[in-house]
Amino acid sequence: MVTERSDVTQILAEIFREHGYAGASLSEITNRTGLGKGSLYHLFPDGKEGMARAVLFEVADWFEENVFMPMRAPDNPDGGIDHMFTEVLRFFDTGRRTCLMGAFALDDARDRFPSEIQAYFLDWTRMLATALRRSGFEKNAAREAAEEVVAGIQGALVLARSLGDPAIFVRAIKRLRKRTGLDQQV
Amino acid sequence: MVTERSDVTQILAEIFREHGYAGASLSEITNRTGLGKGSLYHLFPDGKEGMARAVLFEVADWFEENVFMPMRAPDNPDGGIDHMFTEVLRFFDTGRRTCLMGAFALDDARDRFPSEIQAYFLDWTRMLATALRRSGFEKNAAREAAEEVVAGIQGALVLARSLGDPAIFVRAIKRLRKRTGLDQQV
DNA sequence: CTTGTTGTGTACCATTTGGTACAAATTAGC
DNA sequence: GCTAATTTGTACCAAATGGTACACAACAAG
Repeated sequence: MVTERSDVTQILAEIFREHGYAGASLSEITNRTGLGKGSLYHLFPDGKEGMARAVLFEVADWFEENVFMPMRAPDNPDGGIDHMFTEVLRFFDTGRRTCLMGAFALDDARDRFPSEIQAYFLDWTRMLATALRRSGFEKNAAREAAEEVVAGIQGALVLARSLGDPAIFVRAIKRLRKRTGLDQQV
Repeated sequence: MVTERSDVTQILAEIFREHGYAGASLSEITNRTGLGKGSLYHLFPDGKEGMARAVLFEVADWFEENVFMPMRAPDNPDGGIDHMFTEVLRFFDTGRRTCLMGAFALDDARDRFPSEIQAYFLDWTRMLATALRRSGFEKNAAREAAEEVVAGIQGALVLARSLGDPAIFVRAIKRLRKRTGLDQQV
């Protein structure tokens, strides 16, 4: 059996990504996890909302560890930014996977987890902006470029999913990576 | 009373935008439209799916008329592109409104209306790409720029909604408008 | 082996879901 | 003003929703 909370969270993330919050039914959750309601409500006493919250937390945690932390290294900011693109590409399965935060942002879940969603995007843009500054960007240019990159990633995920063409995401990453290069910073 | 199908479709669009497909309940639909189920199922014999389909069709139609058609004008392609940005800014209520197609793409609805969603984004990128070509862009550069613009718009809408800051969308439009200028076409 | 705790499955719950039936109201056409 | 068609509200439906109760299993500690 699954039994481990982190394993369950992984599956839950996948389900929420596919169906959004409202569309993720408990019946599908019990099916895909193989867990009865008893175990499920033992692991997540707050029910569906608790499950979603756990998933959101896990995603935020993953980004903190794998993207933000490396980006904070005061020396070698370019390395941190490059690393971000690599990890993001991997995280979204080269464009095959959708963004949970983005899905929730356009869904019922927005009203349920506004602060979590906001924090995710705020952290991301801020981290990237400061890294860009340290990499030589002027203050406003850094802020704007960070916004462009994060939005570009989200949009490319939407487009890739809509057209069923992950290559769109790969192209976007390449483009945005170039965008953060020092040649266009002004 | 409302009675007019187009009025109802307008309200339905708003509801689907706010809650996604799965999250839009018939009870809210009857409340917001003020129509009983009788009238609703008379107007849309296929129920909720029919309502969503009508809304999708209406959106596609709006874009066809207000964005694509002006963009097809063989002379003055720059005007068509400029016009697109203006209309898009207006359509999304300066960043306060979310994109229905994007919301559906990240939702259950994706499996229900794959061709409609695909057609929307495919039409948009293709129209824009040919306009950009006529405006002087090289073939591949035009394709790539179109992809960047459409993705950028979608991403900016996600970001603006997540952070509750419509200005993000306005900045993105300004940025992308510049991106389609002849100065960067390569 | 006993005991107490931690998990787990099943049956059940009220509520809500999307959808239907149908009679009454409204609106035509004449 | 009468009839026939179109609209509309209400009551109803089975199914599914998220959630709870609770008995039982696993398992550790003593």
